[in-house]
Order: sequence, then C-alpha cells, then structure tokens
Amino acid sequence: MKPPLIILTGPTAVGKTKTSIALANEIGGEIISADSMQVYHHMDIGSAKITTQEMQGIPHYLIDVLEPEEEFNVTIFQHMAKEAMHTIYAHGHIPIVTGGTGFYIQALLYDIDFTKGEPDDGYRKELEELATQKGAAYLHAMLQEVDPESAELIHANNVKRVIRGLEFYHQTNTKISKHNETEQQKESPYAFAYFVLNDERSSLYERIDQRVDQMIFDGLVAEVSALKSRGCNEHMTSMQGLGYKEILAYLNGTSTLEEAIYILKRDTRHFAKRQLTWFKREQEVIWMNKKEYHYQERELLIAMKNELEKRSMIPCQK
RNA sequence: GCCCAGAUAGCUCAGUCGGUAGAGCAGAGGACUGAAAAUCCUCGUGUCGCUGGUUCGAUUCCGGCUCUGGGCA
Repeated sequence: MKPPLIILTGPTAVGKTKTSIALANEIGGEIISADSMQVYHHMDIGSAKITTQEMQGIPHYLIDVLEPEEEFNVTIFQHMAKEAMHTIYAHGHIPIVTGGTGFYIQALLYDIDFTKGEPDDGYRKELEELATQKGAAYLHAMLQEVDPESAELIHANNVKRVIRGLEFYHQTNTKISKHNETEQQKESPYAFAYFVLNDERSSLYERIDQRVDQMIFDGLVAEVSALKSRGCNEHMTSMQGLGYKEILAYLNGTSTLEEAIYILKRDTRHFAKRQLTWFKREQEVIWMNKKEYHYQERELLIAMKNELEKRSMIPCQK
C-alpha cells in the first residue's frame, strides 16, 4: 500500500492558499509548501506568504525556513519535503503539497534522483565565461560533442540548460539525456491525487493585476528596501523572485516605480501561463476549474473529496 | 477662425519612389529532471480615419471633411 499524498496546485493568484486550508481542515491534513519564495524569511508581501492567522492552526512546512542569502533549489526542496512527509505520516495525517512550483512537485511526486551530477561552481563559471565570449552556439556545439541527444532537445540559446547538460557530463561522464530518460519512466511511490486549481484566463489576469497593486499598497517597496539594506542583491536566488527583482531594479534606479509595477504585472501573467503549460503536460492531473464549481468553496471541496474517496485516500462518507 | 503635424494590428510606431503592409510590446501556444517566481523556443490580414479626384490600379499623389496634438490670433 503506497502512502497517500495530495497535491493542490495551480497558477499564481488562483486561490490555492485558501482552498488548501479548507481541505486540510476537512480531511485532517498538514501542509507542505512547494514554493520557491515562501521558504524565505523577510519575504512576506512579495511572495504572498500565508499568515499565521490564515493557517488556522494547521501545521505548515517549508515556510520561513531559510534566510534570503541562502541557496534554495529542487534538491533542497525535495530533501526537506520528504522529511516533512515523514513527520506528517507519523502524526497519522495526510500531507497536502501546496504551491505553484511544478518542477518541485514533480521532483517530490516521482522521487526524481538528484544524487548524480552535482553542480560545480567553478566549471559553471568557466562555461558561462565561454558563452559570453564565444557565444551560445559554441557551448551548444560542445554539448553536441559529448551528448548529441541533449543537444538535439535543448535550444542553443537556452544557455542555462546547455550548461547543465555539460556540467552533468563533466561530473558523471554520462549523458543527462540518458538520466532524464530513465527518470521519466518512474512511477510515483505515492497514492496521490494531483489537483490543479484553475480559472478563466481573464479572471486570473485580473486577480494578478489587483494583487500586485495590493502588494504595493501593503508595503512591498519597504520590504524589498529592507532586504537591500541587509545586503541582498539581484544575484541571489531569493531576489530572482517576482516582485523582488522588479522592485530592486527600481530601488537601484534602473526603472521608475511605474515601470517596475507594469513589468511585475506582465511577468506575473507570463509566469501564470508557464505554470499552466507545465500542469497541462503532467500526467494524471485533476483539473478543478473554479467556474465549473460556481466559485463556491463548498462545491469545490465536495468535488475534491469525491476524488479522494475514489482513490480510497480518505474513508467513504456514506 | 487660421497655420503646422499626425490618423496604419489591442497599444507604440515603421513602411509602401503608386501594384492592398511589418517591427516592438501586449496576447496565444510550447519546452523544461540540482538556477524553475529561473531559462528558452514558436506564432503577425489589418475597411492602412472618411469621402471625392487623378490612374489600368491609391493605404501611398491631389482636394474636401472628421478627429487628435501643437502653434498663432
């Protein structure tokens, strides 16, 4: 019998947080955040972090566990999330993974193997240098040499991924394309339900715009300003988050506040679209379009519980 | 009231020495397996303001009109 795992995700600003609390209350769940920005302390407004009050006493994991200067990535996420799952199972509860980072969810759900091909900062720097000096095509040609399958799949302009391919080969002497192929075939070790909350595109975009205005009103500029004063800069993982890089650009004098807000809204919309593209590609996803449930939390919850019963993840109510 | 400039894709604009037009942005679709809120790829037909004229042919040249800027009274 595989252990149960509930995933509740969806594009940014769709209302995941609120629904996750309602679901957790309903079925006795505890929440693991799959969010690359909410892990950081001192980044509350821009990351739309859940407040203690909103948590309603439901235990939350992977929120406020790192300082903005610290590194975070899929592997760290996977490690921390697995630990949290153990704790939750020990409580006799069901873990609910909530958050919008599809890649993280995938890594956890299919227990992707990240033990091989550790990043090598020195080598990375070297490759980055090469890319700027000789061009993206040059790096791509290097990848073509050692791993033609990857070179085929990765566009030459996508320097980050070309570098990762080269780095993986450099570290392991094996092809990342081969690695990806085997990982792709993995079956999830969990009995899971993968909910994707969604809404009409126009409503979603409207909410995004409104939310950005609200963030500004709530003091996003002051929040980023404080981060800047403590030494945070645009090279840090944390400062690549939406809301942080744009406001930082404004504080550094690269743009006006008005431009920063325009860009932030636009890029958040783009991000939501990318998230949806990701979820569309995922197998076994249960789409929950809010419109179909008349925007009623109650209806949405009942539908989700039905799905969970179908999968025998919660006892039958009848 | 007069003079000047403009009116072309949802927006900002380019262009056609007369043969019905193209960029950026927006928007849409996609990729992603240790940076992922990152990174990257693909997608452009619209009464060329309205109306007459010249012409085989006008969005392009000429006239009038409407609207929008700016200037002069």
